[in-house]
Amino acid sequence: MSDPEPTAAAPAGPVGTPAGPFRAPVGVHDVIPPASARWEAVVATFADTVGRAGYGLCQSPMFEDIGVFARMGEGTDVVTKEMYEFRDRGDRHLALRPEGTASVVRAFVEHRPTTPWKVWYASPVFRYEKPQSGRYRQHHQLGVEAIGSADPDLDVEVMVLLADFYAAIGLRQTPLVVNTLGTPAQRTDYAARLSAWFGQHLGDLDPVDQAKATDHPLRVLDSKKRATRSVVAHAPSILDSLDDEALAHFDRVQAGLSAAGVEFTVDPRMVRGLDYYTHTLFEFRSPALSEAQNTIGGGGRFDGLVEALGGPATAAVGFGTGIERVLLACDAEGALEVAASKVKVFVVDVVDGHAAAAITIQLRRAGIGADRAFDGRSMKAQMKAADRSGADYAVIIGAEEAQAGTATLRPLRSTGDQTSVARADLVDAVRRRLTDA
RNA sequence: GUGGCCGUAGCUCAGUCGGUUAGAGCGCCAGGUUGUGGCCCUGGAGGUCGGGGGUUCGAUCCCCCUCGGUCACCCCA
Repeated sequence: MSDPEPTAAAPAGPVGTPAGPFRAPVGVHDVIPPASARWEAVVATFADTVGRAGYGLCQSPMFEDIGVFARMGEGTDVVTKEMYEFRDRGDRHLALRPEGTASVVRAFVEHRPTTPWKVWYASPVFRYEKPQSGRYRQHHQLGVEAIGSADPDLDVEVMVLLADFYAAIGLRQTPLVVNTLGTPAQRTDYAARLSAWFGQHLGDLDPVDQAKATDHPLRVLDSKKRATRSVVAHAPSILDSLDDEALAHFDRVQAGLSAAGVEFTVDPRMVRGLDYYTHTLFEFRSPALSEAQNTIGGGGRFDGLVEALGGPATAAVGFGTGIERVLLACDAEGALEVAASKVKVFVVDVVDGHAAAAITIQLRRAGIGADRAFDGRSMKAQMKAADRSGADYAVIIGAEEAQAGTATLRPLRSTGDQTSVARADLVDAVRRRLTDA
């Protein structure tokens, strides 16, 4: 920690003092206008979609005791390899949330609300991994968790909500893949059978998968290696390890999706990286994205997690969907066009700026988006700014208007003529024109 | 963490087989039009050619390292 050798791009300066301007750390990014307008729309649409289903906001902290996340499972890479962990000044061992569910479950255990507890979140998620397109060290997830019910209808509810959300923002292609892992015992049984089976075909697996075949046999199932895939195609199915009850749960889920008009495919080889899943498991993908990161949302049941975090045995189901990937999918599909600005009126004041100040305040208080120029710029510059602002109208105050107590109202997006209105009637005149259009 | 490719203006990119003051388009600012944006014309600002070291009389160009970006693997949203 006291190594005086600076290895970064600033050998001349002290450690941690870059020579040039600061840049965002590796793998993170700024969301700024105009692109941030779509971000707002995504979050607002999500809140509306799940809010109508009775889900309330759960705003839990971005960091927790590291144990909260460690309980998600030893075989979970986001916990074992990718966690942003640190010690605070009180020597508490903490970690930035690597996913959304654990924090919500911790909050459930801490507050013990009545069930079913249905909540949603919008939160940054941190994973220390090498960034690439659609994969960041800080990304953002929208999600819901419904805690306290084992009813398969609830599995259906969350899946339909996610499908409806994607539709609401304009995505057309979001194929849904579902699978089941049964109970933890059935899952363990299946893993053992799978491991034994891979053992008999070890030589046919890709070398990188041979090591995983005994430790994490489920993980081999979604290998991208060609050799492994041809082996996996004939591997035993999870469905043969399930009892009647688990099969009935899965059947009810499929029937519910069909009844809701949500198309899906069953893939008995689909697994996900989080170890806590039981029974229903699902993924929404975007065929518009490259295969390496085409999952835009996923989730499932986690009936054992509440207990693992110190609560009573409690069934639960939920999902998370990545805002960045959803927006990439929207880009690819040309979906989600939103207005870059809420400004409807731009006030041009070439006298002294007092009228601009008064009129913008008056318009905003009347609920009308209004902006103005600063620094006493020329009329040409202010008109140019008015055009760029995206406003529909310019209100112009020059010497004549100031003298006469009027304002010139000039349309910027249509061919109509500009008109003169009394200052006292300005807000009404603007409102009338905006509602007529 | 491993590997491939790429770093020239705010953005998108030319360029130099190593040679004087590094260019274009878009964007920005100003003027043409001292009361009018979007089109047009003119001018202007803006660059440690990612950073450091090396080779050379001379490096934006060649070599090494490094940082960053990007793509793939691993894994995942």
